[in-house]
Amino acid sequence: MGSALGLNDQAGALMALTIATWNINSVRLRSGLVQKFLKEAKPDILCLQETKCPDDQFPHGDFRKIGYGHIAVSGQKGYHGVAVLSRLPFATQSVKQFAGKADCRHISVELSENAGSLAGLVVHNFYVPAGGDIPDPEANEKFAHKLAFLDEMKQWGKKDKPASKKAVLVGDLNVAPLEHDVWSHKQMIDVVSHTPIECDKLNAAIKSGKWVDAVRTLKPEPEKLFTWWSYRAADWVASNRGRRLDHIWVSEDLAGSLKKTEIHRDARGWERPSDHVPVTLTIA
DNA sequence: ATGGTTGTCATACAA
Repeated sequence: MGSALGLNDQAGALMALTIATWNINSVRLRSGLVQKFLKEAKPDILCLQETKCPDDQFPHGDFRKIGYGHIAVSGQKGYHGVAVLSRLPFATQSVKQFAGKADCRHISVELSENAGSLAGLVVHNFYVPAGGDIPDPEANEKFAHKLAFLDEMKQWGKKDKPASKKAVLVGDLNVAPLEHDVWSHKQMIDVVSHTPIECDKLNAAIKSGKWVDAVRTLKPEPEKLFTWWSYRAADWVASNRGRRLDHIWVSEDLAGSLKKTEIHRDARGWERPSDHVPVTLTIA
């Protein structure tokens, strides 16, 4: 056997798919860590955010040489940037603008016919604006931009119905929507990423798009789940003041196929780490 | 209440 695609039947139909999301905070600086993760976790698809890399400088070869031959990128100089690395071919790819800015914060791919039972699956990769420090849209235009972006995600879910077919939405959504998505609900209530208005808007986007929060379905509250720990902590392990900012949602028709999710916490302790860790979901 | 770190690109700015 030795299939590169994980669990396959004899006809080659895809029986299982593992998808991962990771805010890498510079793909060029951390290409080595991406390769380490790909070799260890072996996802079929990895969605990256904050690549901080113009498309003509993206290190395609680093990932092609270890089996990720299908790569879709939408990057810009210095800031933002998203990418999809895949062992499976794409039929199409596209990018969408949100909240009236040309920021590279979204890319989607559709799997080709070779993907067996998951042929046609659409993967949306998002990088929602962080929103600055002050949780007031009047005083802080970055927060206003974040709220507008979340509102537009809701409208998109309602109007374009991206989850009306087999689809997965992943990314750094920069909101920890549930009480147990932060180390202290009480101490985080006025901190950007966990304010009620952001949580409400993210939940409205899930609802209007008929998405299912796959990670929380498999690991329900009150278990605390974090995917990000600040660089500013003197000791991130000891303080453990994390937040769940990185998410994987699936369309309703995939909700019965959720098999396993993992938050790769160890990656936060790797050398020169990103402040986010990878999250994986397996559907079968 | 404050400052704490990191990456990019060159000096502050975003996170």
